[in-house]
Amino acid sequence: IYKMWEEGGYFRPSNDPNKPNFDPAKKPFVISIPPPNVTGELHIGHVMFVAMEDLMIRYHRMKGVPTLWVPGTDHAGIATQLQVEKDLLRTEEVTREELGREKFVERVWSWKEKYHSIITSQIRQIGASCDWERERFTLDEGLSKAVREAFVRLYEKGLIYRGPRLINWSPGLKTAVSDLEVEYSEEPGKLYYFKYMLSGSDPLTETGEYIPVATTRPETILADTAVAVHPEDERYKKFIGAKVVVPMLGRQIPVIADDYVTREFGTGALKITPGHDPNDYAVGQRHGLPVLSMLDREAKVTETGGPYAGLDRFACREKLWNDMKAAGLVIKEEQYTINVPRSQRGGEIVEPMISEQWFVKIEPLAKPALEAVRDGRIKIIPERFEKVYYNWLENIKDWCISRQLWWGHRIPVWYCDDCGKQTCTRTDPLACAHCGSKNIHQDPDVLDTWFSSGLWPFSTLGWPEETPDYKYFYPTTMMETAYDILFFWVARMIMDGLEFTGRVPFETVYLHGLVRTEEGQKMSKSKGTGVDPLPVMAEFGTDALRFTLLVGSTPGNDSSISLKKVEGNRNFANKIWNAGRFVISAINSLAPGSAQRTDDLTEWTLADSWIWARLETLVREVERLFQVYQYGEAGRQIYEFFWSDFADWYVEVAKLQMAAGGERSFNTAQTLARILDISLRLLHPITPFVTEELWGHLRGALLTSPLAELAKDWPEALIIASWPEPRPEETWQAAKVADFALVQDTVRSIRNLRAEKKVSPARRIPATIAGGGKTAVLKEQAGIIAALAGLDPSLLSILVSPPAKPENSIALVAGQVEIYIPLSGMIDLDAERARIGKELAETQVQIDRLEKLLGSDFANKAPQVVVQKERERLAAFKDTAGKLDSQLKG
RNA sequence: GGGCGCGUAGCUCAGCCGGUUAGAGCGCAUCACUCACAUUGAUGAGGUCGGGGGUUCGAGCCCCUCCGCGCCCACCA
Repeated sequence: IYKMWEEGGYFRPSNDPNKPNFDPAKKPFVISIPPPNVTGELHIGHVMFVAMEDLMIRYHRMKGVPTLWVPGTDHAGIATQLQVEKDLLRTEEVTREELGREKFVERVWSWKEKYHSIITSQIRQIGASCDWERERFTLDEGLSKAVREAFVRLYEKGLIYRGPRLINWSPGLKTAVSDLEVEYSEEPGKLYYFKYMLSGSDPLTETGEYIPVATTRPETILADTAVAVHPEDERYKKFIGAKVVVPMLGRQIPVIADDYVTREFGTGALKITPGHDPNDYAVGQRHGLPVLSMLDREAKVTETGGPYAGLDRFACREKLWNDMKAAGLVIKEEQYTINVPRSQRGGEIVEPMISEQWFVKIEPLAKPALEAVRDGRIKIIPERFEKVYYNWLENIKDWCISRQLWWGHRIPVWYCDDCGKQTCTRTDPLACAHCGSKNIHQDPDVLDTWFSSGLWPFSTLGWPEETPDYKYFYPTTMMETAYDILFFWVARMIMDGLEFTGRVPFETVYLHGLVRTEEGQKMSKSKGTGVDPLPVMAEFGTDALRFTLLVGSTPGNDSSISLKKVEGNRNFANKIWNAGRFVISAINSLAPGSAQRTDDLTEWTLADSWIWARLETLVREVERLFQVYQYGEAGRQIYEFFWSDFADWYVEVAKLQMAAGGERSFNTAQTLARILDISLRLLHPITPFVTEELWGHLRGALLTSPLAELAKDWPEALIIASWPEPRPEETWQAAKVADFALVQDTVRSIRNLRAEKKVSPARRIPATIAGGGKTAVLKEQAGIIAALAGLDPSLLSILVSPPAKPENSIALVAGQVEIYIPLSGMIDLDAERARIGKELAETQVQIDRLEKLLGSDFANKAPQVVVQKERERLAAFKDTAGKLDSQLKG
């Protein structure tokens, strides 16, 4: 099977027009998604991705659409670096700095190989495959080229700039992280109140004038460059323009007025630290304040901090505060809940710091990206995420793209040591483009993971080259991912796609929900709450896990994985297998060379017609649901059909029909085979393994049977078989379905009675059935009714209406028929009267309800189809009520 | 502070963007291993769809409001 996929260009674009997957005349289905990340840690959430995409791919594949599933990795990811650093530290006690870039990168590649083998085996087990050889080629050469091209283009358009900006600094990782990578958590903290003394005032005297200020991060006092008050604040108005003294440092800074200050909060006066707070930075820009930095790359105090230089940020906080206490500058401390910014990767507290970084001007990219979704060129499923998308893009800030790491695409900018200017080119420059000096050095930073990932839909297809792959497969069709990555990745791919290719990168974004643990927790590596799918697959089977994930979820909604559910779906897989075994044994039991295939309706029994009609309805429904991405509902309907209709009812009837032998058994085996075949095709995208295996056996059995004709055109494997064609409903179908439903109702009500009266299942009982208008149908089905309801066929009489009510019988009403079961010694007249009376009352409630409904405006205003349906139901209830009434009297 | 989602049977969730008497799985109760399947079959109990109001011939679904959860974004010292 894998070989067929590969030869069919299942995963990679195939440039060979002779290969079956490459049909220039057909619009291909392309899905864009990376497999699990390179750190090799896999949890069930990853299975969700791959299973959902595999479903989509298989479905289109079976429909004859050329398909392509482009795998990628987060090859340049910070996660990779962290993982490797962790391993290095553990095994060799070497730090990033000690190793140096070159050796470090080499080491990462060696880890990457190791992880790939894990990932590959894991992906294979859930029904996919990856061509890592080509992948690696693409990553090493093709993608790097694309990233370079993208950067240079933006640079040349003036959309990339370098500047001092306040960024989120991660002291542990020693790199900038983007706003999106920062998470805030509410934690207990303190609000520190202290005195900003007016210049010349003495804190230790009564007359010392000061401005009270509150802060949550006292250590940043060392980098304060102003104190701000509201311009209208009566308390502090008089100080505006005056100078105050920075505690312990003695620097003089101005008191300024700014609307930004909230008079009601804290003391109403605000210390301004442009170097360590984004809002203060903005205030500082407005007032032309200097920017001081009191922390270095490792979050240790710089020389700005004077006597505190060299201290860790938290140690500094403590010492400074104690010193201030001693100096009489402290007012009070207050318990206060603060929002602490923490790094998404690692969890340490992030410091806002001023730093030279590279940025992308985002607005020119964001506008077209907004338009693309607004005008419907890109559709997001479920729709509500479009609002989230708009909201984010409308308020987006420039994107910090530089990272101070080794592992990643390096920023292709060289600085001239002589003239100081920048050179940014598509190939590595040997000299400065401005002065020709050969004293140039490359920027040490690498690009944010998402810079390269954003190019992914086209960079993997060969862009910027106009390769055949790119021309044929781009734009892609479907982007399938979890909703939590909408901003990180999806939005950036859209922006990049429009910017670099002028086209949307994909037409549809399908967002699945997050898979949570049984307790509803988010699966997370750092919290250790991830559920390893491999043991689950080992215990219950991959199909069971896939079915659980795909059918147990609705687009964009989270779902909890529970082993109970997986177990239930394992049972379903088992049911498929066993039903299949039955069908195959039925085929094998046919006498060789007996009869010919027939399409003559009259040769079919009611059950044959019924199951066929039900199946055709199912095919139509599944197709409709797949079109609107309702995979879960489609799966549920297939489950329902296969278990309840096919296995519980049709197979039971088929046993009787097989026993009849001759033509009947021949036709029955044929129906069993055809229903099973199509069911397996419908199920294949969801549970590929059991269906593939079983279908192979089915095909083998058919080909060596008198029914060989049936499987003559089937391909060698289900994965390349065709998808069932939905057909319009035929006129005979509704009547057959209704007739069989009557048989089912009759059987059920007898079974019900037997259970209630505790009649042994082994005991064959007599019955008289008054069939009314349906007598002919029931007579024809007498054998089935008798067998399924445990009746004695020789004591079963089916009449239009019995000449007299049978004596000593329990009377049942099932739809249009009345059933009399003589059960001597088991009849309690009072109890029977009560039972029938209760049924009659329930029926009467329905009659009253419907009469009222039909007597209201409903009859005039509702669509006539709906009204007609209600009228028919009313008639049926009246019929039932009449029968119950006469039974009560009898 | 802004936005989004959820609340349906004891539990976990469907209910496909207004149309039968609201469904499934698990769990529970009773019965049955001659049967392709005990990873099974048969039968049954169980819900005033979070509360209130409104629109409509008709509301689990649409509108308003309240209550209880959860998530995302922004980050006022």
